[in-house]
Parts: sequence; C-alpha cells; structure tokens
Amino acid sequence: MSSMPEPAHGSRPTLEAVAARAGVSRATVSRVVNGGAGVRQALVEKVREAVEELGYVPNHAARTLVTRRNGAVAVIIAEPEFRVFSDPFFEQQVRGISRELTAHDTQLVLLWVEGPGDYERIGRYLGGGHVDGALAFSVHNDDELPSIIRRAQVPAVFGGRPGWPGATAGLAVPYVDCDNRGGAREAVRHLLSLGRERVAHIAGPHDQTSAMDRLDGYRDVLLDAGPGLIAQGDFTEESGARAMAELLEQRPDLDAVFTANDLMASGALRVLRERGLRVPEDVALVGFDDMTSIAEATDPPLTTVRQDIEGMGRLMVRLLMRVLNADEAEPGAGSTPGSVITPTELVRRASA
Amino acid sequence: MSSMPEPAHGSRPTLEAVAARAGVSRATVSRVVNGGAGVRQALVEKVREAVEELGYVPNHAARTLVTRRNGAVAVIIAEPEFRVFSDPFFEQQVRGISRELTAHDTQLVLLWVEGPGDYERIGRYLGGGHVDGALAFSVHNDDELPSIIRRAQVPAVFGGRPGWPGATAGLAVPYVDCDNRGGAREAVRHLLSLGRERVAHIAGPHDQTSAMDRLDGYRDVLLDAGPGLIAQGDFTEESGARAMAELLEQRPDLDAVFTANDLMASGALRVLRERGLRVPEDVALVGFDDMTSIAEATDPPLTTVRQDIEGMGRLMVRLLMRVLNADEAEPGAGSTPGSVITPTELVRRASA
DNA sequence: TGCAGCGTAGAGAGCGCTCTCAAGCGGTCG
DNA sequence: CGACCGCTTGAGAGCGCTCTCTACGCTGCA
Repeated sequence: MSSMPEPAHGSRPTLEAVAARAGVSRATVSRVVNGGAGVRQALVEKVREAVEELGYVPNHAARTLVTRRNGAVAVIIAEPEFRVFSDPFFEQQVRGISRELTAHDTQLVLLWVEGPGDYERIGRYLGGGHVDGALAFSVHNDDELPSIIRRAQVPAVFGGRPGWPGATAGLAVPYVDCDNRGGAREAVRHLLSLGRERVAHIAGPHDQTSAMDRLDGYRDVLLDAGPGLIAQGDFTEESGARAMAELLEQRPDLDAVFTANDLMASGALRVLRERGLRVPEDVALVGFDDMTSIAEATDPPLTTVRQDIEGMGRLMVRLLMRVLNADEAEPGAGSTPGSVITPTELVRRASA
Repeated sequence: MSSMPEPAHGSRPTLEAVAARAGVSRATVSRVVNGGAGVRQALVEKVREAVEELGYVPNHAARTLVTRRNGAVAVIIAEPEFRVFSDPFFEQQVRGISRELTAHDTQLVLLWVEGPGDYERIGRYLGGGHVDGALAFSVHNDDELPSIIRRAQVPAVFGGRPGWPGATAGLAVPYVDCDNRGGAREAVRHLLSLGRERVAHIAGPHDQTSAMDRLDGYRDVLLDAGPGLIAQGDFTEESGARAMAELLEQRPDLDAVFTANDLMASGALRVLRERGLRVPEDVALVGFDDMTSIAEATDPPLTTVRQDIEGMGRLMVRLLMRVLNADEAEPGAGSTPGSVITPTELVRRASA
C-alpha cells in the first residue's frame, strides 16, 4: 500500500514521480517501463514496485510526440451500397483484425466512410499522422480509396486484391486475399469428378476482383465451356435466383452449378427446388465463402469453398506490422513486402 | 506555389516553420490555427497562406500533451454471445455514433471485448487516458462493463439502460434508451383497439432491461392478463417459434400476440402459418424494433414498434460531449446530465 | 502633456516522455 | 600500475504545441 495520497482525478503520476519514489532517474524508469534492458535487476524491481504503488500509466501523447509512433491503426470501412459490416464477412474479418492488433498492443481506429464526398476527410485524417498505418477493403474496382491512401503516404494493407488501373505499375499496395481462382478451380474439378458434364457458373459483379478471379478459375478448368453456361449475378440471393432461372432456360440440360458465393447459391437452390429439380441428384451445386449461417442452413446443406476470413484479417495486420517495422529500420526503403494469398478448402456437404 | 522544397517524408512542417514563413511568432500561428480570435485580419490571412503553402497539419500528440484532450472516444463492443454487430441493430447504432463523432471532429476507437477475461485490458486502456470518454452498450444485467468503466474514471454513456445492481444508488451512468415500456403499451393498446381480447406476449430474456421494460409495458395495459398468455423467448427467431407453439398449446383461443422483438415475431409467424392460422384475421401480430429487413420481408409485413436507432447512437455522442464539456468547465463537478429516453412509434403494416 | 485602458503580438515556460551522450565504476590487460 | 573497456546510470536536450504573462503601440480623457 502506498503511503502517499492518491493523486487527484486527472493528475496521473508521471515518470518523474516514479523516479523520485524509486530513488532513480527518469531515464532509468523509462528504460524499465520499456522492457528494462540494460538495467540491474535490483533496480528493475525497485522501479516496478514504485510503478505499482503509484499506479503509473505512461502518457501516450508524450510518448508519441517523441517516438512518432501512434500505436494505432485505422480500419477504413466504406459503405458504398447496402450491406456494410452487418455482412458476416466483414464482421469476421474485423474481428480477426481486432484480435491481432490487440496482440500487437495497437489500437483500432474505425474510419467509417459516409459517402463519396467523405473521402477527403479520410485522406486528411490519414495524412495527419494520427495513425501508423491503415487497413482497408477493396470493394469495387473504381473505388477511390487506394489512391487516397497512396496520396496520404500512409502504409496500408488491403483486404482483397484491389483492381484499380495501374495496380501493376509499381503502385502496388500489399493485400491479403484468398486463392479465389484456385478455389474456383477446385470447386469445378470436384463437380467434374462427380461425373457432371455440363457445369454452369453464376458469376459475381464485374467490378470486383474476387468475382472475376472465381470466373477465371472456372474457365481455367472448363476451357471449352459450352454456350449459355455462364450467367451474371451481383452476389445477392435474388440475383442468384434470377441467374439460375436464366441458365435453366438456356441450358435445361445442365447438371451442375458453381456459384461465385453462397448467397447466390441459396437463391439458385430456391429456383431449382421450385422447378422440381433435385439437388444434388439432378443438379449438383457448389458455392463459395462457406458462410456457415447460409451454407449449413440450406436444404440440402451447401458444398462450398471455404476461406479463412478471420485469418485473413489477422494476416492483414501482420503484413502491415512488417511494413511498419521495415519502414522504421530504413525509412522509405522500397521493401514492399509481397501480398499474401491464403489457401481455400473445399467443404463437402450434401449439395454436391 | 511554394518556393520551398517539399519537406521529406516523415518530417512535417511545424508551427515554427509556419511562423517563420508568415513572419510572426509561434503563438500567433497557434491562435490562427485554433480559430484566429484576437488576431488582426491581415495577419490571419498571412498565416493561413503560410499554412496552405507548407501543407501544415497540427501534430495531434503535441496538442494532446498540453490540452489533455484526445479528440477520441472509445466504443466498446462486447461479444458475450453469438450475435455481435452483424446484428443490424448494432450496425445502425454504430453508424449514428460514427456520424455524430465526425461532426464533433472526434475519432472512434473501437474496443472489441474478446471474452470475459478481456475486461482487464479494456479497463487498463480506458484508465490510461487514451480517450476522452467511452460509449458502451448494455447487454446483460450482470455485465461487468459498467463497473469497469466506473473504476477507470472515464466519462461514459450507455446505449440501453444498464441493469446492474446499484444503478439507482448514486452510481448512475447516463444512458440513452428508447421508451420500451411506452412502446409496448402502445402496441398492446393497438391490438385491443382492433377488438382483440386475448393478447399474448412473447417476452425477451430476463437479464436484459429492454425485454423487461417491454414486458412491463404489456402488463401496464393488461393488468389482468389471463394465465398462459406470457411465454419466454430469447430474442432469436427460433425461440419465437417455440414460444408461439407453447402459447397455442396453452391458449388455443388467443387472438393476438405482441412479441418483444421482430425476430421472434417472424418465428411466431412461421408457426402460426404452419398451424393454418391466418394473420391478421385469426391472430394479429405486433413486433418491436422495426428491423425493416425482417419486418418488411415477412408475409404479411409486420406491424411493429419503431425506435430511431441511429438517432439513439447520435444522442449517445451528444450526451457524452455534454459530460465532457461540463467536466472541462468544472472538473469533477457532479453535474451528471440525465439520461435520455427517445420516443417510439407504432408502424402499422399488415400483420395487425 | 501625462497616464490609464484596450487590443494585439511575442517570449518563454512547460506538458511527459525518449534518447543521446558522458560520467562513474569495477575489472582486465599490456 | 596505468590505460582501456564494458556495463550502468544520470543529466539534459529536445519532440511540437498551448497558454500565460508581459510588452508595446495606440486612443481617449483629464
């Protein structure tokens, strides 16, 4: 127990106070607080005691002022359309990010983009040196975010491969994405291995790289996919249903469908059911994402391609931390760490 | 255009630099940057120009160091169970918070509670003076959060009336909640006005004040509700269905149901349909929340009690700002501003 | 003419911390 | 035995900003 009175509200004890109590200098206390390297064990303990007794907590602002490190990272959430992070995908990814940041003793500053006109504010904030880095999600190809971030000169990592023009022209931003193309290939190969011969695809929006990569994966395997086997959706349940109806009209003989996400698969499933087609007997169905709330709830449960979404969130943080540390060692050095592609895994349930 | 070279990456211009360029003192620049009160117009303009030319952005850490104001507020999201902010309710509230914070030029620091053992970390962070205040959501009565926050001595506002023991014993934390009880009364009265005589209630969990308040509202109107008219749910769709089945077994004669939220209403609706009961002809149904993604999607669309969730989020921020400003004027003064109860509104659709 | 009174600017002292640099203190080696 | 080296520790100079206090020039009034 301390013999000193508790400091009044608002006046926290400083390094100075701890130093005085421990009978050492400020510098020594600072060393101990920051790991205690190069300080005699006896002193370390004395200082630790003083810290404990006074309830000392370092002043973050003072520390940031001299180290130029904020201990905070921005997570930018753009809301271009309807679904934000009520989307389970976002929730999982943000959770992964949050966990990993906590492990790195770093705070998560949430920047919610309110609309197209709001990007300027975001840019100002990022450029203002409030955060050490930024994490963002690539949603649409024409999204301004990548260029805003580049202009703000703040280290950043994207979730999902950004698709803006010039992405390859030395303007690369590291990103974390799952192996959309490989996963799609695996899904289609699985359908073929089941003996299916007319495998259709319901694709996602053109302006999202994930959708395009999945389409490419489908094409990789089905070089000679017949006509009328590809329909366009937009990742919604409704669009999946519509696309399924279209496909059935053009190719009533199809015996399998691979959809670019689970939500569209559930729409497709509904239409198949309505038409009296049995899944998987008449038509086998494979989705993508393994959004369990959907994939396990459908009847029959959906065979789908799983990606480790929370893990991708964590990876985004690790990648960013690597950039940050590299920058610290050698500022401005062009040691852009590569992006990471995480593997996918086919989860077999009953639909295929 | 500036004739000076752009400063190297990482070395932003300081007040000093702006002062030199404008030919004034640091103090004057500071005054201009902070509103420009008490500075001759001519100088104000000269300083503004210099700021523009150099691209000066104030150093947040330095400012915080002296003002003791962070310009940041924590939003604490506890995840005690299954649904987090994939819950549309949370999303809307956080959006309101984010918008209002932006309007106050304040940052949102997201604190995601990882589990029961994580509260200590949260407490440490809050106590560490990183943020000016905290916003939290009251989920369960036995939640530790209120006491953690109190111990950290950080101004806070709750979303939803906290129900911890001693809430009334001078330990009051301001909160924002909707008029759960009044809304429930309105819902039940509406059912009675339709001529219904045996109005049942599917209640939410005992340990959430919102659920209890809604139950109280129901009882306010139906002082003499007959036996077997109240069933217990837990706010999930599934529990609504189960409770509905129970009610029908006990009181096959019921002609109306008021559920404590929309999700349970949709569960109840499903069961009513399965039993061949028509809504609203045989049984009228009223929900709570006006979660449009549910209420408008059901067949028939749900009559329900709407609360302005985003508005409640904004109110939480305004309330916190008031506490903060009061604290600044007179630190520690016991001017705890009262809590706010927002009105509800009955939204009539087809189910009642 | 002298002096109070006002409005505007600058000087300077910190805010709490980190980090460099030099001093002190054995112990070792030539 | 003195020079040197490595390990600890302390002194002190800032980091960039705010804010008080003082200085200064001007007007207005006695």
